[in-house]
Amino acid sequence: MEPSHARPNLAISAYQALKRDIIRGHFGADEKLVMSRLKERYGTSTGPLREALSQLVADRLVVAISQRGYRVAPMSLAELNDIYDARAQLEGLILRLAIERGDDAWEASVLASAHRLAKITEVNTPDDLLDSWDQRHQAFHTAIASGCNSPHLLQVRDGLFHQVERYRHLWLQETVMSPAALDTKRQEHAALVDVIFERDVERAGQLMRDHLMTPVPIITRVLKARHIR
Amino acid sequence: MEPSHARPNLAISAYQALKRDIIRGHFGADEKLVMSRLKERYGTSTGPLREALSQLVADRLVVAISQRGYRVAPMSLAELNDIYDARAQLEGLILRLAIERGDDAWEASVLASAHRLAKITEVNTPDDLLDSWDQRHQAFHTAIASGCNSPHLLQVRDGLFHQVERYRHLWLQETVMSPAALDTKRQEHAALVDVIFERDVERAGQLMRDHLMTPVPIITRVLKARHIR
DNA sequence: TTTTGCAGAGACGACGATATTTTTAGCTGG
DNA sequence: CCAGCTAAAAATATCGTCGTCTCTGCAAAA
Repeated sequence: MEPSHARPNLAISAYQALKRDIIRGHFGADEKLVMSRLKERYGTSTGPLREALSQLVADRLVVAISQRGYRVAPMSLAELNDIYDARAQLEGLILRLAIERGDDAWEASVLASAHRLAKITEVNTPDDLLDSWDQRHQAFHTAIASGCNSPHLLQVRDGLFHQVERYRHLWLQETVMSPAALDTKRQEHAALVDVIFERDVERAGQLMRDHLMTPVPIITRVLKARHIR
Repeated sequence: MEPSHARPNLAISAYQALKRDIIRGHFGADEKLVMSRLKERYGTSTGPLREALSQLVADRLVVAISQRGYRVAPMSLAELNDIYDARAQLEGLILRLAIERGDDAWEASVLASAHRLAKITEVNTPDDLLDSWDQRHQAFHTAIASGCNSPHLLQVRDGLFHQVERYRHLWLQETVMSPAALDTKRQEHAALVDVIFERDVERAGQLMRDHLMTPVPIITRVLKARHIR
């Protein structure tokens, strides 16, 4: 038995590539997505591309205008603020449920991922450091959230995360992982783990919400520099 | 200026029609969605249909298996419970924010929609009664939720609502709107409005969560009768 | 039980039809 | 006579259908 259908069709790979390119800014906000350009970039024809774009519309990364094709969804300070606020509130809710519902295995996985995040040492370039830090950072937060034990809440959390990635990418590009900055973050995470293990729902929620909102001022600066309001 | 580009292309209308048919149960859970059947049912060719199906995959109402086409997403008691729980928790969060953030206009719209819901009189058939009650009921809850002032939280709320509609449809079919049942509901809603206007976050959240969970036992019974576990 | 062949379904690209955008020519008012 | 506006026409892009190739699933035979 094949473990998993390892062959993605062209629509799926085009979807992933396009999503990546939009998040990484290769296609800017509001940019028109012309079929002929996409065809040559991704080496497929219109059929699979339209499928990929349809899914991105559902993800709210692309908007479709009937008979006029597709554009990258706009970005704005208003959306930045709302999406980070929504995420912070939702993550607070999920954290509360996780503290109420999480079992021993959950505590173990939180501890383990916190440890992996704190002990980042073997790196070559600053870029590698940022990449692996970000990956472990996400894993850490996902481990915490998993305790809520609700696939649908986690699915919703994922959806908002994908929507925020475009803004988050700007933040990652601005961020320099100096030893000092890294240590500040480490302390934030340690404090979070502490209150979680104390099962202090109120303080944990407040810490989590504040923690999630920290990138907003930096991203605001970047957007303003790009004359996006 | 054209009033509004009111012409949906075939992919969009196929999406709406298919979604409706899945929610209403014309295509049952796990049923294979064969292209040739869909073509004749909706009078379009494979292109637009694949676009519609792609969006439904993003909505989680359909699952795609590479090289093997599409199926209606499965239904299960586990999903029923999780999705209703997730919705109840989320609605509780949104209600808390609405109470904290809602202004006078919000209070007014809650009051107005509660009134419209309570005063359902002019109806012809029982079906009409159920339809218009359900419509006003949704409007009532949406009015409450709108106070949170966060487009993204409302969008997430909408997404979960669309996912639950298949289960909710089963509930609506079972429900008989007797005067007694109607009055029970009316009292629930009146109590909700009361605690909202008292700005009692804790009690309001509890009432709202309980209110949202009421259909679960009925739907559980229906699913078990259909041998869905 | 494993293998092989066949029928049917899905994935993809190309073409023709339809809609939109841009260009250009003509017209009107100042 | 020129600037600005309107309308027609050309160019460009999207939308939808169809044909072809490939893959899957089933059944029959070894």
